[in-house]
Amino acid sequence: MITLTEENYLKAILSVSMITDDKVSTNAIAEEINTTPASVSDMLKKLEEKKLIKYEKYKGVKLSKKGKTLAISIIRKHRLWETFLVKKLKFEWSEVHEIAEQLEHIKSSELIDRIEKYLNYPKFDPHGEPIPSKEGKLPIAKNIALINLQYNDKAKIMGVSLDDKDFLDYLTKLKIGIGTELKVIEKIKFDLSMKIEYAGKIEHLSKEISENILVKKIN
Amino acid sequence: MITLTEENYLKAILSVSMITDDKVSTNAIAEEINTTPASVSDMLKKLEEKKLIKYEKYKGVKLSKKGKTLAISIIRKHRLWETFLVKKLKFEWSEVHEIAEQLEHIKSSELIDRIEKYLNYPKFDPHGEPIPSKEGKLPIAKNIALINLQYNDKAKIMGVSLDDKDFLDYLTKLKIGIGTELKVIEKIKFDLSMKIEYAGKIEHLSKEISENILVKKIN
DNA sequence: AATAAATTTTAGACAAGTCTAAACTTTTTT
DNA sequence: AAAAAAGTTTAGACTTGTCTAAAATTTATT
Repeated sequence: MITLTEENYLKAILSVSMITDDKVSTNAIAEEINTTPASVSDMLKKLEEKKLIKYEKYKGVKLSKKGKTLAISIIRKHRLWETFLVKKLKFEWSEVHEIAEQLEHIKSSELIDRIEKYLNYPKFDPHGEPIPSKEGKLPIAKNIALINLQYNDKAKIMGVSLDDKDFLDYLTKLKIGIGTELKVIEKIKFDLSMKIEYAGKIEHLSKEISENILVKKIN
Repeated sequence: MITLTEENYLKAILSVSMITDDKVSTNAIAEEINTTPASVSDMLKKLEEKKLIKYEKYKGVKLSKKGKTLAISIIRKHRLWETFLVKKLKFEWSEVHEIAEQLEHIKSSELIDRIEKYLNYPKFDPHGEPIPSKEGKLPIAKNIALINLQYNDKAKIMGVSLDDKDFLDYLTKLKIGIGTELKVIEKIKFDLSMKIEYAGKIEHLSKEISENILVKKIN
């Protein structure tokens, strides 16, 4: 039996390892789930015993095959539930994260497969993130962060990499969403902020914003 | 903050008090949720501190107003989720209980209100049990248990009072469901079993079955 | 290469929820 | 009304997950 807390740790480890693409540090996990490094150390021992991770003291941690499969299945549930909430229950994309955080722990693969069917097998969630298949394949979105674009680059917004209410509310306020096409008209080296033009207007985005917007270059 | 376990206790207390209609005993609660009387005693102290119940040692327990409201809101969630699973996701009525036991603890009144709207404000769940309103009114079904009918009585099945997979599977096998009309053709005093006629056939039902089928008399 | 700084782990404590065994109340039986 | 039975609570222990403070290890700096 795997507990809710253990599931959240697996998800956090997967999430951090997506960025670093390597072994994950205790501190990074602690930060991801807002707890202390000491608590993380304790939990890593338990996950190691359950063969869900590969862990060497002081050396960092990686998901085992079993752990990765599990973590991806939780991501799958999270993204399918978010899609359900937005598509069927008409929630705003900024409202669904918290609820999906709870729903992702419901134990029934039959249920989530039926939700998937009910939604007609969506490939992406409302934030543009890919939905893992039943078989556990997590498609890598080859989109890049907006912050990486150069002066005069044109791009189309494909998604966001941060599922935070304040962030999404701000994007909504700026009328920036999936599909929005934009052009970089200025990059400020000093604070890594940038000006973009879209829908006939110009906005100035901070580093914190632009590094969490995923785009695909267009011509 | 109320925990998942506390919610289950409140639900159990409400459930038992519906039958006895009075103060509930420690033993009865323990039986309802398959735990020991000692554990129940411990928990009752905590619920009393949180003002969710009225509890006097050795004298039994009643829900407080706050506790009852909460318990009913959990029943509401349970029944709406069951309805959703059957109506929208096409589960069988015998499959949904376990999943709804988990879904009923999802914390978001906005979510459950939207599910209710999405289902078009149903009044009864797939087992025929009434769905409490948002305001916390739990309609009392004035149906009676089949076991109470007399020889020659005619009735229509309105629901069941036991949400158990084996029980529901058996009813399904007998093709007994909500809406089925029947007539009592024999009552056996010795074991409280009865024979009924319905859909052109005759079946012999044990006490355990007939006391959990809810009916309304017809002519 | 030695020291300082950062990171990670351990030790010990705490809260929630559970259990068994023993003690205590209440109810039933004789 | 005393004794027995049934029901309930307490005491003490255990598990899970958390924390702070201290110790240990690794990494960075001089």
